[in-house]
Amino acid sequence: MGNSILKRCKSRGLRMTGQRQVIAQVLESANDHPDAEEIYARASKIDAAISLATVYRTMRLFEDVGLVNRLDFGDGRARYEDAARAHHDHLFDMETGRVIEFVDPEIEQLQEKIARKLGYRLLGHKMDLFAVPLDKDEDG
Amino acid sequence: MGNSILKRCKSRGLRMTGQRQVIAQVLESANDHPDAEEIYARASKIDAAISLATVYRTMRLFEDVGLVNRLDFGDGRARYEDAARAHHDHLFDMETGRVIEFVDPEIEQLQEKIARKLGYRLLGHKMDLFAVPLDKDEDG
DNA sequence: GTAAATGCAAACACTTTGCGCGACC
DNA sequence: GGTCGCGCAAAGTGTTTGCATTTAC
Repeated sequence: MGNSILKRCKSRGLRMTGQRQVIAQVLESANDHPDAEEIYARASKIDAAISLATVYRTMRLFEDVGLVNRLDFGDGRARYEDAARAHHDHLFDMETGRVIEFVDPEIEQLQEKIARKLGYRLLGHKMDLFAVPLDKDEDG
Repeated sequence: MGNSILKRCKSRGLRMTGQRQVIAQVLESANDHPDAEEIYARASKIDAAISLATVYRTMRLFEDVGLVNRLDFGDGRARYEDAARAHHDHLFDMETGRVIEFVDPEIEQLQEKIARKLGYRLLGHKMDLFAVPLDKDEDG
């Protein structure tokens, strides 16, 4: 792998402790959006001596240096994802509960424009669409 | 305005206690997005005997019956707004915590288009922008 | 060597809840 | 008058932090 979290850490001068390596590994091999407890559980399987406090401290560190994104789905706990993953928004299928990830450059541009018009510099955004599948007779 | 929170409560068969009336009044006269503590502070000015626990319980009740929307800007506390207010999106000022409401027809159209392209009919959406004032960090 | 990271447990901020009293219909 | 809501304080949950010890560089 060309640009591992490990490498990105070192290039930022972070001290690469065993715990951080383990957590980085957990994040890189995750295809989902684990919360701190889940990261702790997965990390513990690799190094049983790791502590939850270290997970939190490391996640904050990684977030501060832009290695991971913190996600907030409004359920009271933060979830994380490798920041190297492409940005995406979510469409919630209200019939099945399935989540579809998508990116739309036009939306991204418009958001920048809106923020600027209001006198702001856009740092991030969150957009969720709530929808149901089109009927067969409805046109796609 | 014809459709007060009070009326909407009664039409749902909710018991209209003094506290609930006070909280409803606070929410209706709010032009911002207060959190529980702030609602508690404003309600206390009208009825000093109100408790924070009742604010939380009432907000949950109002949310459950669709009278208010709970907003989550990821700063660890929930904010609320009267659900009867016209639809809008939010820009969260990350320096001051202030929330700016806006509507952009282009965004709304694009969202429809995106949903349709993915094979869905759009029912609703939620979009939050996170930004900092332009003149703080850069020049115009 | 030394500054920084860790584990532990206690502290924290926000929110929920058990209980006995008081209010609404 | 019975049920439901209330205030209080204590418990819960997710996250942060002070301190002594250990570790990376």
